[in-house]
Amino acid sequence: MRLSKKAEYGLRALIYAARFPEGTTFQIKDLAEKNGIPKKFLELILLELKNAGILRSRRGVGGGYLLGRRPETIRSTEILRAIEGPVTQPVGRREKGEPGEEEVSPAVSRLVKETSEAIESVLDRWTLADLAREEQESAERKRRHVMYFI
Amino acid sequence: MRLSKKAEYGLRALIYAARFPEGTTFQIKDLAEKNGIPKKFLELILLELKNAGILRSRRGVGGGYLLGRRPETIRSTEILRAIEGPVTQPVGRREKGEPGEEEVSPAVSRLVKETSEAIESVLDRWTLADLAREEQESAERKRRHVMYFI
DNA sequence: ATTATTCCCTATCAATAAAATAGATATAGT
DNA sequence: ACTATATCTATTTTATTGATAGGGAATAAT
Repeated sequence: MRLSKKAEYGLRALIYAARFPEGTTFQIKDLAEKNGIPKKFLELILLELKNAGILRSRRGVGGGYLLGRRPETIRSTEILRAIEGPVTQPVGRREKGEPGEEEVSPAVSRLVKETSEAIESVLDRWTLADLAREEQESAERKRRHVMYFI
Repeated sequence: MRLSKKAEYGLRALIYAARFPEGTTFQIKDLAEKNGIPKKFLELILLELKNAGILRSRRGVGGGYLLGRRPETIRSTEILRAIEGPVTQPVGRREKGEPGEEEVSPAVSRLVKETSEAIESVLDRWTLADLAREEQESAERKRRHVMYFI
């Protein structure tokens, strides 16, 4: 199990977004450059986040993106779902043809189900506000640590 | 997050293996046919499980595969690792070039770390013996349920 | 009105990984 | 010798991920 680049970029973008005072926008271009994320790729991601209601946007001069809601109300499950679709998937389910569905091992299904629940439980209790705080605190710890050595 | 076909086949194969009395072998061919798994693909999987010490094998007439250890001692983490490599992966880590390693968001790293721990914790407490028991009990429940309708 | 700036949309490409297949070799029992 | 089994290496096929391309459409400033 690993986080896709797309999801990673999306999370980082939102953490970045959370730093701006409510109501003020930021631009894709800056976000992409400052964080080393391919701009065109990032556009797609932000668009999806916007369509999911997590971001809002304004076009034209002085426009840009901003959070659509308070960061306390945005859980990482929701973010990841907006970017990648279902965060977890029951085993056997594979697209289209539902009927019958390849009756698979109940034991394996159960194992996957329990794992999925564990994942969602973690993701559900981390909000964007938590992530942004963690990011900031970690940056501060780093800064203090560096000061010992100068 | 979803289970790869390879991992699913591997788990099902081991659950199948666990049904045989200690010391007796089963053949790839039967396993593949009875469970609807592509035989050649299954060969690769069983070989990896063997190389990981989870299965043993005997070649030639009357040969086949058998469990390499008691199923109580085989955790699903170990199974999945044998089949797919690391079950979880820290974010940012992407193969080769270790030095520097693209310093990524500490908040995202932490989120991924907590999720990974949750996953491994579930996988760690399910042994092959548990899976085999679950499979059997589920089959029994199903049988009883069907009997109501005949 | 014109222009510059920004997001918006659709399509396509490239790289990688997953899934499956193929074919030849080694080993053991009869 | 013959057959049934696993073993090994390579190749093909298909799907997914990651990234790029090129305008289009809305908005604000002039």
